[in-house]
Amino acid sequence: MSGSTRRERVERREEAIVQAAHAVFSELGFDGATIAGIASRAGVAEGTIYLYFKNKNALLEAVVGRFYRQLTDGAASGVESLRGTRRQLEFLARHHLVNCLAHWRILELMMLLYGRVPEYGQDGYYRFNKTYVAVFDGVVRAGIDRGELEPDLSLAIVRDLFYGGLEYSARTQLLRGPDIDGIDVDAIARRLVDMLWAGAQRRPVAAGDDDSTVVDRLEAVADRLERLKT
Amino acid sequence: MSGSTRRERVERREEAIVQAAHAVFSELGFDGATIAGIASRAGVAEGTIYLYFKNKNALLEAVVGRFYRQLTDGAASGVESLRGTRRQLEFLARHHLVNCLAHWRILELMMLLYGRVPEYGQDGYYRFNKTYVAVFDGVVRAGIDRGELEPDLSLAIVRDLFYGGLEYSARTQLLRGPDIDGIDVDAIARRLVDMLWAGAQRRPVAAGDDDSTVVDRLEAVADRLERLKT
Amino acid sequence: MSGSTRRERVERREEAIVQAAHAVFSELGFDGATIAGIASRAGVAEGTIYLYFKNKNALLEAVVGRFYRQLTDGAASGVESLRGTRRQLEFLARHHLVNCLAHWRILELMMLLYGRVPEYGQDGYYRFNKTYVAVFDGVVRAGIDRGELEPDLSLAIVRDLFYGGLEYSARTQLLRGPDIDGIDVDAIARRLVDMLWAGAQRRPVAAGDDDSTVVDRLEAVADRLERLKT
Amino acid sequence: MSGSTRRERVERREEAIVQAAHAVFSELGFDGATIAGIASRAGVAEGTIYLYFKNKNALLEAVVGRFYRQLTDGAASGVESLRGTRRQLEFLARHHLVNCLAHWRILELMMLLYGRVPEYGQDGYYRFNKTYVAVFDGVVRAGIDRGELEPDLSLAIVRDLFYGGLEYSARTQLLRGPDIDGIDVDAIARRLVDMLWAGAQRRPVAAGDDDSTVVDRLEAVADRLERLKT
DNA sequence: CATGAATGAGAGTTCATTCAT
DNA sequence: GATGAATGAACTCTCATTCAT
Repeated sequence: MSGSTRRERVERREEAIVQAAHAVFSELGFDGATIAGIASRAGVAEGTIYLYFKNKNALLEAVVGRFYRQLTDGAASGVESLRGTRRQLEFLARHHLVNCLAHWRILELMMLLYGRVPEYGQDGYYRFNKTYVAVFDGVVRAGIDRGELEPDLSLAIVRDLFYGGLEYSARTQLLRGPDIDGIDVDAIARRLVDMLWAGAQRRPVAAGDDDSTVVDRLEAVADRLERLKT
Repeated sequence: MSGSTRRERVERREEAIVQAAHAVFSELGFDGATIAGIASRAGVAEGTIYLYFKNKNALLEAVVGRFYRQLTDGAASGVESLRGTRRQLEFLARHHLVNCLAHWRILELMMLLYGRVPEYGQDGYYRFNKTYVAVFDGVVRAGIDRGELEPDLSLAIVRDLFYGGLEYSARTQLLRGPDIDGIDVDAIARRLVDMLWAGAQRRPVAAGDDDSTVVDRLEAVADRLERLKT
Repeated sequence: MSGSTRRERVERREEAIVQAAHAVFSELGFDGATIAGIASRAGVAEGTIYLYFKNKNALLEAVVGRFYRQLTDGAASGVESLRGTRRQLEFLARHHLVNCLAHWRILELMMLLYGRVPEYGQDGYYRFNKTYVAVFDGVVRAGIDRGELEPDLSLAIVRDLFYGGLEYSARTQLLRGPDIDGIDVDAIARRLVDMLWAGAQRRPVAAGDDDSTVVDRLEAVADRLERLKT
Repeated sequence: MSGSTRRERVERREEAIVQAAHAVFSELGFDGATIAGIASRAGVAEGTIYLYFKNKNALLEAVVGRFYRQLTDGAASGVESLRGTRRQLEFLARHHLVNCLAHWRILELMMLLYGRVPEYGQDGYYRFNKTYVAVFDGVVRAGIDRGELEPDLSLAIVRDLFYGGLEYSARTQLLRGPDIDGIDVDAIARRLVDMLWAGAQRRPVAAGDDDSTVVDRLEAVADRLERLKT
């Protein structure tokens, strides 16, 4: 039944190729990967790949695109199924961390795409990344609306800290060793969100809050005076 | 005079090669760079490079090592010249951000090293990164000691958020466009530290505690001012 | 009606393929042309071409054969409709020149055939070229018979000069630029025949001989005019 | 002694490569030739060829250029050593014919160059061909000056007939069979020049010369009348 | 009969590395 | 020490030809 029409066979083959490319790019990077390697992994001849993709760059584009789509879908559907800003953020953190650990090289390839496919660059990256990040943005905005988060929060900064923090953490783990399974993703995600939450949650406006600023200024004055002396 | 001994001539040549390699790797990436290109940029013959470095990978190792050393030196000396946890952190943020923007590709190469030089990996990365990050860790620990930061803060998490947030921000900027000069590094660094500070600072357990901290710090300033007089 | 029998449909398809091949070979040369390109131009699938022709070489053979047949037919029918050696030669010159300019690459392919299809070579070329050139030979022989041309003329040499001169002229024009339409084919053909005529015409052995030829020809014209009357 | 300096070794190697390329291009044509084949014939590695020539096209350019230079030199020095327009022309005819027979494919490649190397085309062909053909032009002009040849001769036409005739003759011979040695180059060259000479030599202006034109016109009238009838 | 997806050999080209000078 | 010419393995991509549908 399924898979017997020509159209379906073609689609399955294309998917097989992209999957193989994903795996090989992940292992060896873009330049390290070879079309021959991808082809043999996909179970097709070298030439066949060029029936589906114009060249190696186009294949990279397809791999990254597909990955981003899956990443975004996973994030969106997870968020939808959960209630509560905090729990949604923790899910997103886990989701991102898991994917970073499993597909680190693919995320790097996205950067490569920028320099390698001129007509890509801004457009391609932006399209994919914006839709992905929009899920996070939505959660944060909802948190602000519900009064859980500071209203004049800089979305850009929280986003940088959130995704950057997760990626840096993933990178450190990966560089430590290749046994991903031993990593306690849940704990990392929870603690990272904890700290971010502490910085981003709505603070009661108290009179004493401004003190630290005053002290900072005084310290700066002291610094300057010290330097004048020497 | 200077540079006339054989030893010095050799060292200058080696430095020229590493510098050239840094520049070319930065522009073209590791696989995009060619030994010929690096040699011509360094003003030496291709073969000469192999007198100083076993192969292309060793050259990469040297470039990354030198970069990390400079990065660490810059961070350490900057921190030393400043007082105040907050201001030290802001300096480190600026420093890291500036270097990310200027040498992004080199930071990527570090990851490459991991997969490309098997005997590198853990060892090399750890050695360099640990010393670099130690500067940050020192500042945070001092902050905790001074009671400015939450004592049971997870250093790993703050570090991930700090460096990860900066790098994610840098990446976004770089993907947006190649004109680095238009980026307001100061503002980004300050706001990022602001938010992190909010999440990491010592939280008032009781109303009175808050005041005592302020008083403590003010007294410290007074001390310093008094010392200036004498 | 026409074209509905199986036999006719097959023939039309074969003709379409050869026509497409002619066009593509003309534009891109033999090695530059692709079966895919020819197939799409002919409006058939790639595989279909192999139902009609054993391989690319056979297709080349067919194209050259068809071209030579058309060339020969055009020459023969043109000569038949004209009277007078000189005017026939001028027609042949124009005819050859026009076809050289329009189908230069195809003429080159004929040479290719020689090296590419071993069993072709002598046989194929000779068959086609002999029948084509036979038209010219006939005209020249008739001219000799009528006493207009030198009796012990070397047919081979005149032929070489005639066709060679035209082709060399065509090549020069083509190399000068691709705008064929601006070339004054008539003028070139006429002047080339003029010069050849000067070298090939019956040379007066004595003063009287010249006159008698003129008289002979005039009488022939008179005869024809008389016949028209009746 | 000779050949021991680096500079000389490089020059000998370049010459060896061009020679090998000439031979292989001659045998197999441009597309039929492979870099591997040329390299092995030249006794160098494939990569070495790319030290001397940017790519296959550049190699073709070098081969054609070198051939044309040799052709021109041979023509010029031969003409210089002979006296008498007729004998000079016969020499040029022999020279061209011999070279056509020995290097036919190379002459064809020149045409290829036109379509293949865009920045070549007119310029390259013209430069080479003009200098080559200038030798012939000089001989003819001298003949006119000496009163041996018709003063209002069209140089372009004589040239087309001369070179075209020789090339057509060569082509016919080559297509007949590959045993070049059996061809009586001298006889062909002499007879071809004979005929051209007859058409181009200065003719005594006689009253009867215009007769043939008159007859032509009468024949044309007869033609038209005949056609009206049918 | 017709299709067009699949094949895989083979091409041009690059470049890290070596080694005679 | 320094050079840079030489190497050749390896890569990407093309395309004539086949064959299951």
